[in-house]
Amino acid sequence: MQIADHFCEHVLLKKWEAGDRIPSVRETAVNIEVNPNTVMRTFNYLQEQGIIFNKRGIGYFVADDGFEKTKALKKKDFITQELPAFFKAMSLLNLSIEDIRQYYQQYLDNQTDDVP
Amino acid sequence: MQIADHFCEHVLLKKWEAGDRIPSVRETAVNIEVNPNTVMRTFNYLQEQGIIFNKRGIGYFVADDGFEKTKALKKKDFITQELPAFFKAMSLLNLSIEDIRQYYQQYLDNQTDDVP
DNA sequence: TGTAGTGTATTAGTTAAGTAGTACACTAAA
DNA sequence: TTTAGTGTACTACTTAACTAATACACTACA
Repeated sequence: MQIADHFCEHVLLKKWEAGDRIPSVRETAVNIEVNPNTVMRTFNYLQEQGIIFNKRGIGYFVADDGFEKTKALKKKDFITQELPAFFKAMSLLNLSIEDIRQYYQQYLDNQTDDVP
Repeated sequence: MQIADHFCEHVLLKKWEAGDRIPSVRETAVNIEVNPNTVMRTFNYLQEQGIIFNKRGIGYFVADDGFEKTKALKKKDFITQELPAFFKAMSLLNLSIEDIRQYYQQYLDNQTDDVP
């Protein structure tokens, strides 16, 4: 799932676009220092989600609607999983949306600093 | 860690206050259907964090400053771990703080519905 | 046609986490 | 003193996930 997240991020950031060939199973396995079998499982998952597709003997490619599929998948997860947990933590710590806004501003400031 | 979270939640919601005796290792193990060894590891962690303390042969108790310790621990984790990941997800999905505010309002509305 | 790079599949080994069972020392209370 | 409930410690077993190694089928291209 962490590997899948990393790939989804590439798609959402448009580092990979529709039709692009993504690194092979073996290549990815070496890059992220993980077993090819593990990569295969990730690719299968992404293929089931319709984000990538496969040409046997050639490689995996980003689907035409890969961006939309990825965004929909991530948004669903964000709304149903992350948000409720986040709001619960906020409530336990007595933090308001206004507090979050301030943290967010700091976060944005730091991001721009890092990219000179 | 999930077990520890559950206990921290009890402390933060004031279901357990300073000096209260918390359920025993064996009792907790039965309740959450887990092995006593696993509970022990959790209790050790919470004791290291100064949230609970131990009287041999009697049980575990919430420390005097257990509430503050728990809040500090959770807040640190929230700021350093959860927030950055949350903001990153927001950015990938093109969500603004204003969007989050609206989701939060919906969340609050649902919460009050559940407690009639 | 041959070769190198692809996906795919299988089997065996490793590791971390949890389970299961038991035993022992301490404490409070009958 | 006895007993029941507590924390603590230890060893063996199970399981899920991943690793390791290998083999095979497919495709493009020189």
